[in-house]
Amino acid sequence: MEKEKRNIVAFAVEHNVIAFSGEMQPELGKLDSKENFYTEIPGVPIAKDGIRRKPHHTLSLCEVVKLVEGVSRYGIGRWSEIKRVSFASSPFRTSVDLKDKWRNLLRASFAQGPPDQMKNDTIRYVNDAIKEKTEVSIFRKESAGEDGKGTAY
DNA sequence: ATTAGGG
DNA sequence: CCCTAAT
Repeated sequence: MEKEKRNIVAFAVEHNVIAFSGEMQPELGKLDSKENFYTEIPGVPIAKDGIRRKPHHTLSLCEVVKLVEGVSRYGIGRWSEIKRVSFASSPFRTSVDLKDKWRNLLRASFAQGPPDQMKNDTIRYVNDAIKEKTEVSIFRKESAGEDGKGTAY
């Protein structure tokens, strides 16, 4: 499949670029030598090689829902597919972002302690989704047993 | 080109 | 988020 570009939807003015992600606010920034979009917002970390990192954007509950539903339909690990069908209009959300988010959701669901409300809602939603779908398609693609159910997460 | 997992 | 070994 074609490699994902984080700045596909962008409008360049001189050296400045306004990037649109579809579901997020437009961002003003520039492109580095590799044409990677970056902002100049103070506080945004800069990697060792001097290249700024993509600005962090927490997934909205709405996006988390899409992710969970995507996983329940295509299975864990099928991030490229989930990105293509559920995040087609979100240039900044890469398949790797989805993979990382899923990992964080799992960690959060296993963690204890009283997180903030937003976090609780997300965790609850994910746990319910997993509990509801785990018998059907939440399993590792490689570890599927003869029963076809595989190892549930 | 993708995925999985550590950084 | 990034980096990258292994597919």
